[in-house]
Amino acid sequence: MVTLAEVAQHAGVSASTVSYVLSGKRSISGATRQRVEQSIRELGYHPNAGARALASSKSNIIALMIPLRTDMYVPVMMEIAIAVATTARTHGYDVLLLTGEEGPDAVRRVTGSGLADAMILMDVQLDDERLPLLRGTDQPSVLIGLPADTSGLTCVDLDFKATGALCVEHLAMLGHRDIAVIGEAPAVYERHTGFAERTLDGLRLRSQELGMRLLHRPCEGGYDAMAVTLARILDERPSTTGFVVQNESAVEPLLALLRQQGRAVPEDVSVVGICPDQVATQASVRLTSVSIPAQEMGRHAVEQLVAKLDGRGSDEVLLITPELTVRASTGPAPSPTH
Amino acid sequence: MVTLAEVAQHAGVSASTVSYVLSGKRSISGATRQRVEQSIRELGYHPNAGARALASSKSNIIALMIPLRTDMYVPVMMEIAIAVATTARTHGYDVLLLTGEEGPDAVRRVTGSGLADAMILMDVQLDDERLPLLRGTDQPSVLIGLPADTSGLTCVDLDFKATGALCVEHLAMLGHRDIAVIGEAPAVYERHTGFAERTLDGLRLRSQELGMRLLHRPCEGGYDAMAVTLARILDERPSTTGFVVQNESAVEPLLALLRQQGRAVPEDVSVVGICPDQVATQASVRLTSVSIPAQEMGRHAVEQLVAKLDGRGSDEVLLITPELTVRASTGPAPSPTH
DNA sequence: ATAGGTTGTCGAAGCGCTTCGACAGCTTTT
DNA sequence: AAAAGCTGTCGAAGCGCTTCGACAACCTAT
Repeated sequence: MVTLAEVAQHAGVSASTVSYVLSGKRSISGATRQRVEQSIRELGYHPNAGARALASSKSNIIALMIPLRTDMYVPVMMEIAIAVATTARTHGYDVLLLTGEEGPDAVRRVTGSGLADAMILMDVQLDDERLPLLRGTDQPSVLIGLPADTSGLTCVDLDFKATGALCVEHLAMLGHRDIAVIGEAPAVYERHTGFAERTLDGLRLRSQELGMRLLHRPCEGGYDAMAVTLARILDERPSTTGFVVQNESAVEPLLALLRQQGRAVPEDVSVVGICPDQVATQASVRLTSVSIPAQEMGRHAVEQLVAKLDGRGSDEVLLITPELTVRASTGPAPSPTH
Repeated sequence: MVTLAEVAQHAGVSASTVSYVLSGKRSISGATRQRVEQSIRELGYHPNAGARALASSKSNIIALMIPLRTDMYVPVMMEIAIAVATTARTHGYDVLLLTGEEGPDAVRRVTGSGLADAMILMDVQLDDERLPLLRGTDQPSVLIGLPADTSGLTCVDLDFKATGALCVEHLAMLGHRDIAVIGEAPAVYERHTGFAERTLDGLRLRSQELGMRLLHRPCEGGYDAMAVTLARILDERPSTTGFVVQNESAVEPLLALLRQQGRAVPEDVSVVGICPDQVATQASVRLTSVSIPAQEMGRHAVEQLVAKLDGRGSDEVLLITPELTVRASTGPAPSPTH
């Protein structure tokens, strides 16, 4: 491995000069800079990460904690992770991948060892056991998701409450009065995952305000589970004409089942999805949906973090405004007469 | 931050002794060891990663390069990534997430800077431009996927050629003679991604051996693309009774379309998937499939890598034997008489 | 022409750890 | 009883970098 010292020698300057060329923290004459840069190129020099971290107390690494569960839509996680990684790179950071498995210990380990300069947490529970640790350290962090108490924390998330409201409003506008919500798997609610509960809040509140009836049923993904759930819903509330689906792996099964039962979408029933655009556009009926801006969330999280690391930025909650795209799965409610 | 020296002082020993307690590289008396461990716990000591990396020239980090494309089934990537991360942790390694974006430069950067001790590459092209770099360095690496020339490389992958053969055999055994293959998106083939081509090889070879007719059509995911593709296939070869699907986002669309056209699965046509079990079991018809052992691949990759880092292990190609699970989507070919 | 600024460069200290050689105090062998 | 070998511990060097203070060399202003 070629070292700073070797570059310095090759360029006929001192080591510190090379360092300053690299960091730009002191002014260097054009001639010297060029000579040094030339040497760096010729020798194929790459600064040693460990030495750098030791001397500067900065690792230039951002830790990203992803959940290892797979009961929530995985592509969203992946898209966030990729957005985090690419955005981090544009700011000169690399990303360390941590799974939720280690839990709070991972936070301790990373902060304690200086492995990373900052961290991003995904899959935040309303009352997450990692939060006290984050509050108790001076290491910057950003949550993707919203816990119950956001004081002293920086968070980025879709405004799921507004998302719920938006879905209800769209269906209300079309004349629907009885709505059923196909939710995430029961485990997601038991775990008190913020986004699921907030969506539900938004749905309930707005439907109440608009005088609509709302039925919420958690649902494991897949065809069989969806069949059972749908049967129960139609049994309990046959007048249901609008569906809101928040479980991506229930979308296609729902559409298939409705078709199979002779209920036309959108003539007889309307369906609104809360899912990535890709799912909405690839479904057998192009789905009216509120999209999950995974990329945007990942990007914002990194940018907040970098701002903090640069001494700018502060603790604040950034809620992304949901947008509903009308596609082919929603239409006017059928008149009750026929 | 508490340092080694502070622990040493607290325990009344020298710094090197503490280091040896931590690494176990020299024998330490029970009494001393306990005193040191006690101090470590009391002070909440965590070794500094940068210092460690500098002094030992080992970062205890494995780099994982994932593709940033999303035209291939993302959950598989995610599952591999998670398996890699958790397996790595059990061996004391952390995982650095790199996206394919940087390409060969990422390899140079990581090897050059000592950021990681080893790397795992996913989404390997048959003629991948990162390979010469890997061969030219002494940093261990493992590929998930198979390039054209594997000399001097360690690879882990599902045996896709055998997978193709297996699918054909299953359909042959059931009496099918005309088979259509719904492949990955055209871009995947244009890129010469190994697994897609090897599957095709296996399918073609075995169907030829068994005297079957095979039609291969790439297909973007989604309902609309699948509709077009299916129409073309049935137009060109109306006698088709067996389908092999290698594009996971075409599975449900295909099933829906067949249903819609009044072709019953498995009575009229049989469908075999090459996809993760989750997709196969959640489909509207439980799919006979060869599963993609994502976890196993991630785990094996890490274990090969750790073996190399420990001086054991060698360059070899590990092909995982495919397994076909019969579910509800395949049955005897309809007799040609009716 | 001299005091006061800049600008560009260098030397040296030190970041927190690992690791090598040394060695004191034992135990075993001859 | 001396030589040889273990064990457990320590001190010091050094990994490759950043950063601070020092200081020539050159510019202004007066």
